Amino acid sequence: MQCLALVDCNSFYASCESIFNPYLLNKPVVVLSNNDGCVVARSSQAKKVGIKMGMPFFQIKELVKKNKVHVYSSNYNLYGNISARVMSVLKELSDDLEIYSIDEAFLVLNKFSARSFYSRSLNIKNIIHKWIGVPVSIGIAPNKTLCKVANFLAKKDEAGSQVVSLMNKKEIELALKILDVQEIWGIGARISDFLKSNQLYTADDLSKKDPRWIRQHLGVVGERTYRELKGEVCLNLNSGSSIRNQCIVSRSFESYITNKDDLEKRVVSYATRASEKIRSEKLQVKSISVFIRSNKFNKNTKQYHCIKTLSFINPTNHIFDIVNKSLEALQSIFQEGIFYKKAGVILSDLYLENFYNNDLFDSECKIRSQRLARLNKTFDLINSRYGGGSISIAKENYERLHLTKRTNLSPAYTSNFDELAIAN
DNA sequence: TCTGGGGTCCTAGGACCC
DNA sequence: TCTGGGGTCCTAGGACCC
Repeated sequence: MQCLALVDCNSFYASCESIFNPYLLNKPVVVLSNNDGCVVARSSQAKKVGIKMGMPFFQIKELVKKNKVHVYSSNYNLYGNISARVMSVLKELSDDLEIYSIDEAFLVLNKFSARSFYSRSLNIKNIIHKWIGVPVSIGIAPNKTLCKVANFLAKKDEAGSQVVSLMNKKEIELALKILDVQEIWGIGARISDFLKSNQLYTADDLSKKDPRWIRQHLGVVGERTYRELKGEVCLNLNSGSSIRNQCIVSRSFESYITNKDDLEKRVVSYATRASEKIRSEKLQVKSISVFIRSNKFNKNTKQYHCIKTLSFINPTNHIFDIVNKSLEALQSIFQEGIFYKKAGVILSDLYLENFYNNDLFDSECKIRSQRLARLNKTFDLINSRYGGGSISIAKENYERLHLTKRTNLSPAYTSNFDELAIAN
């Protein structure tokens, strides 16, 4: 039987903030999303005072004040850096791994007896804490879904080791009995409501249901979850190297935009950033979507949400191609009289560079492409050496992504020489 | 006054083909 | 007058995840 371990960093963003500011340890800490909009991470002390995930910041201001909660704007540069450190250590300590998200990885633990899975995981947990300063929880099980169950239980075990193993039938059965259906990985709000309306309250209830009923009401995705709860392996480990399917750059605006010119600046900025991202991964795009939308929370204004997709004949990653196509898409969906609150650029249908041949009927194509590639390279080089936005497309007017509100941003401890932490 | 951003996978339905 | 059935491919939208 295969043995997987899911390593999940506890309150990751909040933990990252405390690494360089140990004063925050054991204090209530929250980290906010872009524009300081809502809560995206909470230390366990912040959870205890009643702050929920995803709550808008303006709704918890009282709680924050009353409980002296430390509030941080998100510092993605820092979190990305710490994540890379954690993942590189995990890579050394496992036989294989899948980096599942910024703060989670599935590890393959072979070559050891069942009894040693637990002690090996405990060792991993201690090393990550000692070397990097991030506390983690580990769930051990024969497949991904059960690893998630084990990890859920490990997270609850705050006073204990925070390592839980579900490698035998009895352990699994016990765990499923106490797990609410809505805590199952892959079961969201909609489906859990549906399950409860059918008198299925725990993972154990679900796992005892007729498979045909599951297939009919929950589809193939639900069936996989169901089978994994019963111990089968349906979800394979994805240990990397495969290219991503899409690249999104989108932002909510700090205030409403009604003017087309202002909206164009934003779209140019997002398209620029998206093109930089795919170039850095040596990818090219064939299909571009632009979406714009009004504020979905404000029912008093006219609601509008529209997305337009356009394609290139041949894939490209040149900034001008991507920016111009995005503007063309925006042009076709822009409507006057809307209070726009968010826009985004989505690049899909991605290929590795040089996957496509040049256009047979366009003899200039290759020369143009090579010229533009040099231009893009220079563009990227200038921005990487002198900072993002040092050079940008004139239309953008150097708006970039800088207009987001980040009132309580911590220093760039790991990426700016002038902001290194100082030990006194 | 103030409500994130970036992903994945699946399905239904339309367009088109023979 | 009477107009089928079986495919494929693509896209938009839904549900979920962190």
